Amino acid sequence: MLAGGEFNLGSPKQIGQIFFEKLQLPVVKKTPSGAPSTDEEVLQKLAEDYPLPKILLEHRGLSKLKSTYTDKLPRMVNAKTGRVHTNYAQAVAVTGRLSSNEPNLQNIPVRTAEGRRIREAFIAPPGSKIVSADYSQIELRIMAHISGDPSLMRSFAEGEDVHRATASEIFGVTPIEVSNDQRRIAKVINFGLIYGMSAFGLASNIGISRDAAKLYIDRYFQRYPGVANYMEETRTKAKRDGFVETVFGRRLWLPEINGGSGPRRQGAERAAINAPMQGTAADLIKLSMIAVQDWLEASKIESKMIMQVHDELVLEVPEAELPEVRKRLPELMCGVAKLKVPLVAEVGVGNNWEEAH
DNA sequence: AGGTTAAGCGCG
DNA sequence: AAAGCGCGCTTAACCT
Repeated sequence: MLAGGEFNLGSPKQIGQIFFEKLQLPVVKKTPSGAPSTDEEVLQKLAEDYPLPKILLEHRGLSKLKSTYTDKLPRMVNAKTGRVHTNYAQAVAVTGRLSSNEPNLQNIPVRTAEGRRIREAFIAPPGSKIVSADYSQIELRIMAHISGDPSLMRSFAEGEDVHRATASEIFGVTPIEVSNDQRRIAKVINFGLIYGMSAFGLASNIGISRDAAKLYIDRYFQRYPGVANYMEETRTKAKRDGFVETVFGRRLWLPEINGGSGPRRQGAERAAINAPMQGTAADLIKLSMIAVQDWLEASKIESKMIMQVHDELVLEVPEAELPEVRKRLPELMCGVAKLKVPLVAEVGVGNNWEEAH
């Protein structure tokens, strides 16, 4: 119930009316349906010139945490077990990932300090710890494997900081000379490549001109010609065959790659570039889950595999079994396939999921 | 009353 | 015309 003078902060339409009609704030961008957007990016921009957007952003962040996690998760605790039990869907995500629902435990907050307090609520019983093991840079490693690019393969073979190495190549400085800004830009480029990002996308993401963004991308492809080749070959193959596939042969069909409108086709091209990497990562962690479960059962220890979050496995481990699990878990994860670059898994231990991360 | 869509945002 | 992949969940608005 809203009292007089209050308004509903959760409604984009009402925000739009107040911000853009009453207060006459500039419309930064529009939603697909043509309404003025009030999303986070827009509010960040408006916050440079007006006080209200910042307050709204804080409210949005906190109400998201409350409505989705703090209010909901306690209600979903199973009375018999005293735990929350998610469901994993095995045939939903087109790339071969699992998805998680009721509740979704694959989007528990981690990026903000307030959000991490929710992660702290995931605890082990007395005498046990939470153990988390996640693949390091898995999709970039797969890109190195599929493309066979010499520089990228060397980065991983040498155990380098891959974003720093990329910055060093793009900006023509030695790795130790790479600035924080240069590394940040290189990281955006590395991730952007996995998603098929264009010069336009890179420019708007890091706040530079399209021409400057194009120069960075050109420079990247100059230094990593194998990656440029992969991008082109993947587009060609997708158009010729109508599908792309993971390293293990699971296919993603792309009916719109040759037909449809320009935007749909371009969307299909980005999906074609991303799917072999995202999908191969999904294949690898599925192999890991099988290997880990087989090991747990064969070795007759009490540790249990309790969650999967795309590139991460979470186990509940009695303290006595910690040394063994710490050692064996990453070995199993890294040993499920021999790619052209090493696989690396990082292990953490804690009293709760946040500590283990 | 109940279902669907749009917008937004949490994660990898 | 759009511009970065893949998901699930919440709220408000809209529809039957």
